[in-house]
Amino acid sequence: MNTSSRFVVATHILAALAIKKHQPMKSDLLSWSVNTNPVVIRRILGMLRNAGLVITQTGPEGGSRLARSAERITLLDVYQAVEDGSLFHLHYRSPSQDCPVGTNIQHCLGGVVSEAELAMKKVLASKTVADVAGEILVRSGIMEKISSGLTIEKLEQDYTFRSGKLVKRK
Amino acid sequence: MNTSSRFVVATHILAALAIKKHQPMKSDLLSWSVNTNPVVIRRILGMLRNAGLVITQTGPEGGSRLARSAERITLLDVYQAVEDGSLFHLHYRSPSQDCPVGTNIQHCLGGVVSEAELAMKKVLASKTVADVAGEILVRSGIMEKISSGLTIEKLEQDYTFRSGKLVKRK
DNA sequence: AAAATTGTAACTATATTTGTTACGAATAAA
DNA sequence: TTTATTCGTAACAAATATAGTTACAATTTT
Repeated sequence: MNTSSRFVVATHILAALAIKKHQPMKSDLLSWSVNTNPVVIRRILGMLRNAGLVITQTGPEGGSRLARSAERITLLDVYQAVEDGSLFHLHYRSPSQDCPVGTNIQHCLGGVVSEAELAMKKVLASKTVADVAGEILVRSGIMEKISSGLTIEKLEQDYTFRSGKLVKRK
Repeated sequence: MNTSSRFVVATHILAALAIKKHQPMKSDLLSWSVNTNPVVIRRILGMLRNAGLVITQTGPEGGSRLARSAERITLLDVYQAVEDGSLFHLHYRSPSQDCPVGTNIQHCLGGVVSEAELAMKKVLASKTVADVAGEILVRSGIMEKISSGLTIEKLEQDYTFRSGKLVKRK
């Protein structure tokens, strides 16, 4: 039992878009970062787009960017955009309706099972893409390169990521 | 993303064993209640046996019974007996180590992801097989058939389940 | 010794996920 | 307007997991 890797990849994508801010990212560059095929990225971007989390443009200078600020995208939003159905499967075939256990087991388990799923989702809802992006910036040492008081916004005025490297803007 | 149906089926089995108490149940009867093949049941019973939750005997008058009281088997015990690995998959292939996002994303997500899984497990740990079996008995109306004050233990002195029906003992 | 029951291997069918190629559609820039 | 770039999506292959089924040896009671 486990999720697909889509949740982690989708968060990876959104964190990258958050760091890039308004510069659209191409599926090619994202696929390089995630280490997979661009079509896999575009598929997941499609789900994120359906959920209203990203905006995409085709053509040269095209790519995807966040549809709203990273502070207002929780990991639960991401989860629900790319994972469907409930966490727990019930019986494949309906259990016997002639047996007292078979008749009642699904109803009796329904409560705990949805409570468990809800508890999981609450944790995901407590963290945003901005939190993740921030941690990534800190961990990658970028924050240490700038003097205290300088915000990411200001950092972005002078620096940009190109092919995964932090480079000074021309 | 979802669990296998094993968790629900395993709980179904254990609730049935809890209601039967010391009378071993055959995989044939359980498979009738669950509405599947006996081998599917025996496979799951094998996992529950490995986890020390049930005891099985071959031969005539054989079958499976709980290894300890239903009050001391939580749904988390059941979950861990039949589901393996973590709830969330990480990337299939390691993300790029040349990209700041790829380098840090897994570590940054590790915290929330295990916190989310833990929250889910805590809910499962809060309910026992005895709770589920009790709810089944109440919902199936068996409790209403006996006068107040009579315990399940006493009920079992006079009644037994045969082929899913509550019948008076001879 | 006979009968009943389990344990497990082996196989099939089905579904899901990921990766890949291919190509039409959309769009920006020359 | 043409060209080059980028996306969207269909189509398919490969890998994996799950559930169902048959078959049969091993175990155990009578």
